[in-house]
Amino acid sequence: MDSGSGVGSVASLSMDCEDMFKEITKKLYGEEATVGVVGVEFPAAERDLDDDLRPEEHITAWGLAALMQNGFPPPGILQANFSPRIDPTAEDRWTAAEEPLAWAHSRIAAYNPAQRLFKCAHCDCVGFLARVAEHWLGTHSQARAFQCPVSGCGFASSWARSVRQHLARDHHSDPAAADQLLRDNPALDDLTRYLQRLKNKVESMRNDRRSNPGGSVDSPQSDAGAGSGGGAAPGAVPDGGKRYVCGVCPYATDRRDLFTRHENIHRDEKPFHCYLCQKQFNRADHVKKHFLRMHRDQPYDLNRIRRATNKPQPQPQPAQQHQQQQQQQQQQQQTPSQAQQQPTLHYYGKPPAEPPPAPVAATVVTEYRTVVPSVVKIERAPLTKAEPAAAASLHKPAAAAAAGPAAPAVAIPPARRKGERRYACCYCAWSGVDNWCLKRHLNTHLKPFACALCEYKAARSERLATHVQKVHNKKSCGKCPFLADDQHQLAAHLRDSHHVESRNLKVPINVGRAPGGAAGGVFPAGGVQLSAEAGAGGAAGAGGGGGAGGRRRAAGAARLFGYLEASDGSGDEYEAAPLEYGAGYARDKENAAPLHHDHCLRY
DNA sequence: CAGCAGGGGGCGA
DNA sequence: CGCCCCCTGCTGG
Repeated sequence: MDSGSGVGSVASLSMDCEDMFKEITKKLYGEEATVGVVGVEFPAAERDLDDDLRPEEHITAWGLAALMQNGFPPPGILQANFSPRIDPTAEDRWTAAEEPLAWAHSRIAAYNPAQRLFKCAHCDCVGFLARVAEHWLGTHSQARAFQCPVSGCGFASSWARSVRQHLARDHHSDPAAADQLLRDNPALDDLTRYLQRLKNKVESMRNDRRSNPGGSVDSPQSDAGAGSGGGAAPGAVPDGGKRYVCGVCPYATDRRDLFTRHENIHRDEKPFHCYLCQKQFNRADHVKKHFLRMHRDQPYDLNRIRRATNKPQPQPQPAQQHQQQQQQQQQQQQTPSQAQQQPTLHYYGKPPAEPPPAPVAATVVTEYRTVVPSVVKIERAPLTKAEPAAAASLHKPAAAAAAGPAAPAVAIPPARRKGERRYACCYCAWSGVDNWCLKRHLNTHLKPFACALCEYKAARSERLATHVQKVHNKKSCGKCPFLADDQHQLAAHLRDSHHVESRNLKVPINVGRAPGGAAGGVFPAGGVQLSAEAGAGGAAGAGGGGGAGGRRRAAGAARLFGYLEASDGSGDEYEAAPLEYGAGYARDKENAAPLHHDHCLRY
């Protein structure tokens, strides 16, 4: 952030804009509404995506559009004298995605890598990603994507700000509650992801062009929208020795196939589906796992899991008609009040339930191991080992009756299969279905989450966080061990240390286990504050065993939290926490109960 | 607290 | 490509 420069000009700009917005606000919301130009809080996405804004850029697309629509000369980045950060070596051209955003029927905006700006596809409004996304959603979308969260209130608007003001004005709501509007809004998130993919693609091609000036590079227009494309990873720069680095998240790998697979998670495509319940997946093996969990009494056919997205369907349906049908189905499932509140946007959330699929025609089997039709791939049963009676007796019958003959082709609670592998606790008679259950159960004995400020120990991190908040009245940072005295201090810490607006974060649930103090807050137990930079690269090094092995398993989607690890007898407690900064590849597996207790049984 | 389902990563065939 | 592992969120007892 270089917000320290140009304070004077910003102030004058702010004054001008403030006057303009007062006028606009009167028109839009009446006298009492207040809309700020400077210091406006933005949704999570924009902070994350472009947190290096110059002061004059702190005007939203909403503001820009409003100014223009009300006849005010647009300040800042829309003015002719606005000087964007131009990289003279880059091509100064606008590139749009090849494919429009499906539900929006629009390409939303084009991206210029030289200026690092987006230009609205409909009105030439220029700005940063999140601002253009917000602008498009509010100005060019018919979707009233932002709804009043108050139960029974049907207010909705294309503008989050409008709903926020409505909350404050009509419900006297806490502004913090309104933050939820911009956070986790599916429409805005989708737009953001779409534009981010475009940006990544264009930047990637630009890098390719630079690194291979003579080489032939596909036209950005040709595949910018598709996400994965030929060539290297977004950025294509080594990151910690990894050849492929994701431009959207911290993921990096040396294997191209893994990277390609990873790229898919940043798209919305789900090319596979369960042919019985129609649930969609982005990976074939996930379909299989789902199938063997949910429809284990039905034969699994690998050849039927790929969705025919682009091919003609047996009963082709115009997309629009299909959408209308989906909408109708959704509305039928809603209560009248819900239907009233529902905005016109109807593309998000879980897909509406498909009608129950017809039972598999060919064969109905009661034991999937026993029938092997020629074209149907039958899965082997899980590894069969002796099931101890003691462990089995601990569990409920688990709807064993559900394993009855000719189970319908819908999701049913799977019966526990005889001979399934069990994971037994060494401290009690408990046994669980998988290693993770065992690991989690062991935490109930070991209580590995210890408070840094007292002797309290908890089996779960969120309970420790609750304890810290209630007993010690501290709020813990989700990105480092910092403990703040109050919300404001936490917000200041997040802003200063992590360049993140606190409103972008969910309430952190961790208590950092490493140490040090800063900014009036608390870093428990004396030591050094882990810097964001240190965390970014040093996740593996901390834990005693993790560093030596060098194998860091960046697991899960959102492991943001490090915590104090109590003694489990392994002897490596009080090491620095393996914290990572950023989008959540933080906690490693050593943080909880050790996976392999010699005296715990796995059979 | 535990079961369950879904999702993501590593790895080997 | 498929298997295994790990993790998270949800849900129910």
